[in-house]
Amino acid sequence: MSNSMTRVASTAPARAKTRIQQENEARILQAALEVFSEKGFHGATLDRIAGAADMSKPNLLYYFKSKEEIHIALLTDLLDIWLAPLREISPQGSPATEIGSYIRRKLESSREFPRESRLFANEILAGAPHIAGFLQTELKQLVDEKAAILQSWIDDGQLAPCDPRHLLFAIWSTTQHYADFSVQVRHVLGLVPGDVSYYDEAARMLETLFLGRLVAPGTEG
Amino acid sequence: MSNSMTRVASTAPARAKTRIQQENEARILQAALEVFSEKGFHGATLDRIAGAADMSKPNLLYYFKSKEEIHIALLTDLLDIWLAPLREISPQGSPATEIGSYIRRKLESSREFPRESRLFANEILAGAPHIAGFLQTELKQLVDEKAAILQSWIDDGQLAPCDPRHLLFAIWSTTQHYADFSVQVRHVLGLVPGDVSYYDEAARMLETLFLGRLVAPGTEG
DNA sequence: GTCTATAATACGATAGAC
DNA sequence: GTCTATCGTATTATAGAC
Repeated sequence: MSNSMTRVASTAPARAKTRIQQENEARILQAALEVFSEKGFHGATLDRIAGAADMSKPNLLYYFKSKEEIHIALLTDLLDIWLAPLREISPQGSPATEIGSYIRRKLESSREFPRESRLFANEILAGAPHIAGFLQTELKQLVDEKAAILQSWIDDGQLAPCDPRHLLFAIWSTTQHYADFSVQVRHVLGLVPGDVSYYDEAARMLETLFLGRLVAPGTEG
Repeated sequence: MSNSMTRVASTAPARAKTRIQQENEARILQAALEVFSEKGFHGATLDRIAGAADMSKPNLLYYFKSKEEIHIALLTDLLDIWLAPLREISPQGSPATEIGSYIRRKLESSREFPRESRLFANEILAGAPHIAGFLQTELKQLVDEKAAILQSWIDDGQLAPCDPRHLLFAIWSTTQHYADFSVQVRHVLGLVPGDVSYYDEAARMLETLFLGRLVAPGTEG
């Protein structure tokens, strides 16, 4: 899971990690994801993370030399999960199949990685101090690339005229909403805390919205 | 702006506030909104809020007896702003006009009150510790009421079959996204920090999405 | 009402034994 | 590698003069 090498100086030869190192780092990252995604960066404490990792605080700081370093490691790991569904959009397919499967992948990612989604949302809300570069370069570049595909479908008349990047924003916001605002969703629907049964209905809603037609034609006021 | 009376014990006779009191409380709430919405509850400090309010920290605590009390006062004020657009949905209108104007109101609210939107988002992300009751009662009740209107349009065949509450979720997420994730939106679009010119294009996108048809029929591949 | 000074504590990070 | 003990600082909140 961890592709983060932030602790290793780039010039030093990367010493292979022992099994214990790998296990402990993984345990710390798991615990930190839990706490950071629930409390935010400033609301999380090393004490709590260490407790969740069943480890002493100094021992935790033996593996990561600061709270921020753990946070950055998590964010770094996150970006691949975040980008993966978008990368798969192909110019070969039709708008209906490509957009449809993109929404399904993104919604599935929301269901499978709600903590990662909330960690990401917290970071953006805080002004994206650690991933501003990623947003401006990698993400922007990928969005531009995929937006060009959508634009070609618009030019073909297969897709309604719109700014393709805003279409992506709409897909991101609606799918991530079910992870980031799950508490609100559950309260409004009258569900108990752990219940995520709303995802099936969410999938139907988003398919109607993005691939079908919501308001019947010829019924304007 | 402030309808919060949390400082006044409910049994005590509500003493009228002097002009200075009103002004200072307003100045504190303004400053706190700025800081809380940017840093989150735990990231915000009384020092910074006091500084933004151009006031000493003890003086600030003369008006609000704790950091949490300021936060709750802001959230309380917020809820009216949040609910107002939803309240206006009327069973008299047509789906197209009612949904269309709801989206415009919600998007306008996002543009006009981005800090309030981020404060709300932070609260939900944190598990809604202060407004869980509101979500379960007032909001749920209003949603149920408006969902019934949408459902009647579905029964009439004016609106595509879907769960009306999820339709509301989609409207909330897409409109609030432009306030809550504005940093990401700007980075992806290549805009400078203060620029909110994307709202016009956002409005067009959402109109196409919710009132028009995105994918042309008969192009399934 | 407003201030300076400070109490009380929570927290990130380190020292040093084992 | 892991621990106990602790340092230094940031932060919430209060005391008490003016």
